[in-house]
Amino acid sequence: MVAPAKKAFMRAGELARAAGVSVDTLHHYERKGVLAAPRRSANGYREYPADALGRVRLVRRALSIGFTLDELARILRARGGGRAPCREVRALAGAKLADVESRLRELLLVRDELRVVVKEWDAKLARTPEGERAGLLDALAVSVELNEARAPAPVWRRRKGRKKGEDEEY
Amino acid sequence: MVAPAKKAFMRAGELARAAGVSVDTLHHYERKGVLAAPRRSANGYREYPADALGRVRLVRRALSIGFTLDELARILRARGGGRAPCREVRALAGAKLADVESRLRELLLVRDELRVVVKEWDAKLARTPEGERAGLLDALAVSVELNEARAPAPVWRRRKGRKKGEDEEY
DNA sequence: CTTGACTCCCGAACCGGTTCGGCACTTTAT
DNA sequence: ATAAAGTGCCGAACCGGTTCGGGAGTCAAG
Repeated sequence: MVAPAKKAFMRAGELARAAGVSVDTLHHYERKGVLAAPRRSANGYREYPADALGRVRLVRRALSIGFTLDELARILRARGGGRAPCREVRALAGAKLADVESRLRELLLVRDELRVVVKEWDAKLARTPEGERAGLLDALAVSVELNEARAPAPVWRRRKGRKKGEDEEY
Repeated sequence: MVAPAKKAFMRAGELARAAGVSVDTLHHYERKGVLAAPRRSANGYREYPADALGRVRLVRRALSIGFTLDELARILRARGGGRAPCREVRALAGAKLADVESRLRELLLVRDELRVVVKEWDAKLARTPEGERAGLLDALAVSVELNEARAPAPVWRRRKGRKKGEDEEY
């Protein structure tokens, strides 16, 4: 019954590829305390145990639902310490959910407003001679009158041009 | 017919209060080129013309629907220069809308997943003795198996604790 | 031996609107 | 006269996950 032990450990690049993450990110996770520092081979290379992949995926997953690396570190540390932080985790997740729903409401409002604005603009452009000013921005200024000065800070993360990472498709 | 001219100009704090913005922000807008530098009184204080309020509101509005200060500066500069950037503005708004809708879809997915997770967790907690570990995180790790390693970077702007600004209510 | 691919390390840059620090001056109130 | 607001200026900090720079060591293939 000798276990197959396909591959007892993996190196940084290997794990990174498997998890769909950069090596830099792995190091970062380790520094942040969400990924245990693996043993090192004689040359100093990291040798990740097989379950590290699961951990990285867990982290990615948690990040994607709104957890912070620091929060995660706190949780995982508590878990490692024998404590059962489940109730805390549940509360945290609840807060995250509320947060997401709040953001969602805001974003819906923005979308609706943006749609209206675009529609109005198109109508306006349709009856504006070529190269003439249609005063789109001014229309924006008008609509603000109606909505009063709410909208203190939009600030949902903006993404501009990526360098190499080909993260299109979605 | 002497125009009432309620108040031909306002100072920084005044305008800031009226627009629901900090004085710092006004300065910032000026530096960024989305708010014209007003004339100065003898002591060097800014004296904003009455229409500055409209401009600030316009900026806030544009920000809230996803425009960037830099984009806005570019547009307003063009407009001031006599050009009619309306077509560009329209295109930009279209891109913003697409962006918002994309973000919206992502966020909806996150919300749904988060809801499921929370629900599962509650069920799990219900049948787990007090203070015992329920393995919530592990459940998270499992569900990632199903979803495969998508979710490269969550990164919708996170907001933590505000200092003075009381922007709750919404 | 020389490429080229991996690896290590760690701090700095990035994004972008806002806030803060710190110091000097002016105006208004007490 | 003196304290309390208001204003000016401007660079740095903030948030947070990721990437980048860049110098050095390691290892297998040609």
